[in-house]
Amino acid sequence: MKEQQRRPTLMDVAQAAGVSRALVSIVMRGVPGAAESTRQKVFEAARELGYRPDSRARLLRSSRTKLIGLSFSSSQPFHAEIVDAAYAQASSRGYEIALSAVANGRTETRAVESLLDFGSEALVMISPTLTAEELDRYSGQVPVVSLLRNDVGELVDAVSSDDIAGIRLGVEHLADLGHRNIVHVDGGIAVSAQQRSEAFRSEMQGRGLEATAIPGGPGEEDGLRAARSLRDNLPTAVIAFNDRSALGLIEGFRASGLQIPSDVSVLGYDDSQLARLSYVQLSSVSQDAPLLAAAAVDRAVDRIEGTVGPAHVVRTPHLVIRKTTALPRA
Amino acid sequence: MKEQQRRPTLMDVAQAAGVSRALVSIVMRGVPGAAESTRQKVFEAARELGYRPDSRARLLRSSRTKLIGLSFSSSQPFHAEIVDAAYAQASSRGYEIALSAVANGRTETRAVESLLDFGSEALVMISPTLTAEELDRYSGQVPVVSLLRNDVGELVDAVSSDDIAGIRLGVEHLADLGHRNIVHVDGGIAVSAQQRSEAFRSEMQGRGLEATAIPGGPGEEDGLRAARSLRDNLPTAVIAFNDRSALGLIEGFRASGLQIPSDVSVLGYDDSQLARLSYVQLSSVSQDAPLLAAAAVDRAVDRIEGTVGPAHVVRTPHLVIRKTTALPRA
DNA sequence: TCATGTGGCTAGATCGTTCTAGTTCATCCA
DNA sequence: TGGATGAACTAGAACGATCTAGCCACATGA
Repeated sequence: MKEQQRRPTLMDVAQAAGVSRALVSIVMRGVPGAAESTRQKVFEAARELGYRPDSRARLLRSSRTKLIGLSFSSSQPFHAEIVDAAYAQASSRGYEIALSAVANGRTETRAVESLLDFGSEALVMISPTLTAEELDRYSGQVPVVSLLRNDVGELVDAVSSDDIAGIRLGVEHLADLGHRNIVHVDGGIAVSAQQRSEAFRSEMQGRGLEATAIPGGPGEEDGLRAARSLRDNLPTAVIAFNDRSALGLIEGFRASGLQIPSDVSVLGYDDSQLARLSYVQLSSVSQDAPLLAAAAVDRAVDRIEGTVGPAHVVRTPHLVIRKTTALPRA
Repeated sequence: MKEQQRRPTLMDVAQAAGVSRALVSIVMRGVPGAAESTRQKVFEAARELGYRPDSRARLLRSSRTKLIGLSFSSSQPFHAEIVDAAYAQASSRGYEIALSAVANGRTETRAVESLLDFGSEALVMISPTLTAEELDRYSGQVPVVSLLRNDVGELVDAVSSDDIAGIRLGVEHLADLGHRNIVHVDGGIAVSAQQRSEAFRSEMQGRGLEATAIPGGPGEEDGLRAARSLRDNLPTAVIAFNDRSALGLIEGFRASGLQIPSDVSVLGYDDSQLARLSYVQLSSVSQDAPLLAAAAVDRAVDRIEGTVGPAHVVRTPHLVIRKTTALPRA
């Protein structure tokens, strides 16, 4: 078993290069204050020893961590795309992302505390489920950005997509195709579910159509159940709470021998990877999650660095029409 | 905008409680050495001030971080289940998990370095793609556990599932049902793909059956493509590299008007959430990922704490028979 | 010639903890 | 009685970085 050697420190590098610790620090941070020749010498010594700065010590002293905490839910594949985008944006602005998952038996509070313990200078939370008050409390410590949810207090940043506009786009699309009997399968207790549900109601009523919403949820099984309950009283189109639910709906309809979209049109929400699969080709409302993620990271960085106060940014979603929506059955 | 107040330190608590810093430290860590009455006093003061220990300082001093670094791939929903299980196991052994994703434009090396920077005392890597040499190099710094891949050096721990046994179970199951014309859709360049492919070949040959493997990959689209290429020369059963590929296969077959399993049996691998969806009901080889994850975390902790050397742990997978495998068509 | 700057470098304090080595004081036992 | 024991507590040095202040040598300008 190879010996676990002690990690080299600034001191070791300094000795090897024959300079002071402080100078090594200057070189490693790339700030002015060292001659080019010694810079090389120090780099050489550091490389040789395999030196890596100890971020704990560094951060303890400088109080800057250049770290943005990101909480996500491990059970939402959709969040993975956001994580990807956040990494990219953070790194382009010179920050690192500290990840923490909300999982089975691991609450959001726990995830956030762990991010704070790592020294995150700001928090980006994907679809946070904490109350507005709790979020406010954290925002007393570091800037907090709520992603994909905007009913949060004034102290908290919010980067979200306009659910009302999204649902309107969906209803509009289906109505334009000629659908009159449209049902919404809601998201149950999921974040944003209520907003979408209400948006649906008001948009339908605004068009003089009957707004029927039935209970659903954020998963495939929820969609499946909803499809079963719709079997006997089939609408011509369904707007799902999200893509996963939409997939369940489609499967449920198929199981009853129905064709999509000739018998029923199905519209998803999120435009996730799932929707784009070539055998799914789900029409969906796109929130442009990667863009939102980048915007959230941007806000976090701006809050950390600048003097800007919190703000609520709302982007308008757009429709991606694929193959699960079409003219209603004759 | 609420003022970002300075975080209270041990010193503040000590002053408030009228004792020394060291004693507060003793109380906060819950170690013996303080009278019950002062313990209460200190707790009270800490609560009042909203004190939270600064983990950076704490860890800097104690050199223990109680942190296990976990690298995963954000594009593999399957990994999410492992993350969940790892969190649970780590926390039950008194450790925290530091997460780092391998994503688009973020290499595994980058992910690992970031984990080391956080001070991880061990690394658990899910299906690592680094070479055995690179893994060895890291294992000079901290214990490294490779999860779901076992062709790594002696210096690195490996917790994996027996691919040969897994494929054998699959072939056995199908052969027992009466299938003779079985095709394997491989995983392309994915980790473990080659092992499974070879296991398939040898198992089929051992039974005097022809071993046909065709190129695939780890995603739905790969399965879909494979299904198309099989259309004209349909086997009675297909063993996919994983569940996602199996799903693609099923969709591809369905698109050609074939029924699963009456026309073709399809067997997945991983027994992921997907497989369990009620409208999928995919028969699959289960690696029992959560169990493996727990085992990996256990090994990491044992390596950190004890004097055990690295070992390769191999578990035998088992078959989960659902509704996509059945007797061959007559 | 002498003050003034400036680039290159260093010593030592500092961040918020934990750890080591005590000190103090009451109790116990021969 | 007096030494040993132990519980409760503390001072001060670490941990590995960054930051502040200042030193030194040399160039510059009046």
